Amino acid sequence: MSLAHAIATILIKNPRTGYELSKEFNEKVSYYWQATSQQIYRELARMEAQGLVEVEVIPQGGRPDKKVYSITEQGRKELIQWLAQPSESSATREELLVKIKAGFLVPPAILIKEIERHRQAHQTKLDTYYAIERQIPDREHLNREELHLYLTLRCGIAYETMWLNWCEETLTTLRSLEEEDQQK
Amino acid sequence: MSLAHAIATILIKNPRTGYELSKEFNEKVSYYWQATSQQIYRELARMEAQGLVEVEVIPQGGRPDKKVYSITEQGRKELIQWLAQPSESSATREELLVKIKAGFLVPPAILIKEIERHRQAHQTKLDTYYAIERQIPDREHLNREELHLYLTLRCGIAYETMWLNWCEETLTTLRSLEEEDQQK
DNA sequence: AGAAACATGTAACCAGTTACATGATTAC
DNA sequence: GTAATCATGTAACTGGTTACATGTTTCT
Repeated sequence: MSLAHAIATILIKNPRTGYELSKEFNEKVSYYWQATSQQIYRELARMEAQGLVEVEVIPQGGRPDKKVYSITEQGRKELIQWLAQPSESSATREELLVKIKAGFLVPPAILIKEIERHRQAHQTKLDTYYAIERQIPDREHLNREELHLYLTLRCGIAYETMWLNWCEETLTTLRSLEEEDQQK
Repeated sequence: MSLAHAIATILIKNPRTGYELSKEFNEKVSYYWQATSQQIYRELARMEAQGLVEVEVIPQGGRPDKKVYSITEQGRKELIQWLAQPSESSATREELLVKIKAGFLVPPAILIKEIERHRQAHQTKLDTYYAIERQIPDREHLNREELHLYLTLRCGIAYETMWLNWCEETLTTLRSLEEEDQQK
């Protein structure tokens, strides 16, 4: 259900094509949600069938017709109603941690390499998020919409920072383990 | 694929029934992976078909037969081989953040209530994790298996702490927003 | 007496992933 | 000329969720 709501949070500001939504997901939503264009096209078709969005078809020479979706009054009401309902934390599933748990079966070096790769990936994401944060002109005087977007960015920053710290801590532990092994 | 590996990390230590695996998931794996018993039963059947696990059927009076699964040599090799292969960070999908983003459509009080609920849930989880940590006798001298389990617990602690901090930060922002609204 | 724990399974459904298909325009 | 961007879609598959089904033993 949440994919539909994530789409609605974008459409409520501006009409968009599936293709544009897909790009906007990658840019502004990816800290906490991601969807492939295929998922988005499918979801938009469903939402249209339910009367949550409506579509304007714009013919284009050569290319497939543009289908510009906008939210309906019903879609808007549904979104606002959903906001007031309690929701659970999403389930996390981290492949890396499955490897950590089983990691005692192999020499520490194997995990160390893998964790270093992850640390690098988290560092890169964090750098990107900080760059976005720096581009916000006057952080003390955002309008409500901008402020809410900023709160999600802060969560992305917190999330990547946590991973970086955990990677550092874990690398330290595994490296000292490696040294002990070599002394024997 | 990862569910099979998560199951394998348990079976590699001790044979287990699907039912027991399900309980152990809730107790020791839930910081980073969760699975319903239905998923586990289905996955075990698949793994057996692939020769990764084997099963001993123990008849019980009245109740359904116990099916005790253990890992095969092939399953063990597959797990160790998988450990050395790079894997991506799992995708996160947080419903709460979808609500935060759309939250400018409703009065701050609605989100504040929801975030307080989440803060409470994260606090409870964190308390549980700290309690587990305190029960570890000699943290400086764990064997490798125990150490690796502990590293995953540390990740659970870091994750819940991050959420707590973000909830606090966000509540502060939204509350001052609420005060401004009331002054007008 | 009733709830919780024990123990497994089928079936339907929903959501996410991957592969394939088409074909024009624009930038290097 | 080649890659990237624009623009949408079908189809198959995999993994996660939920409902239903069965029936005993143990604890409160």
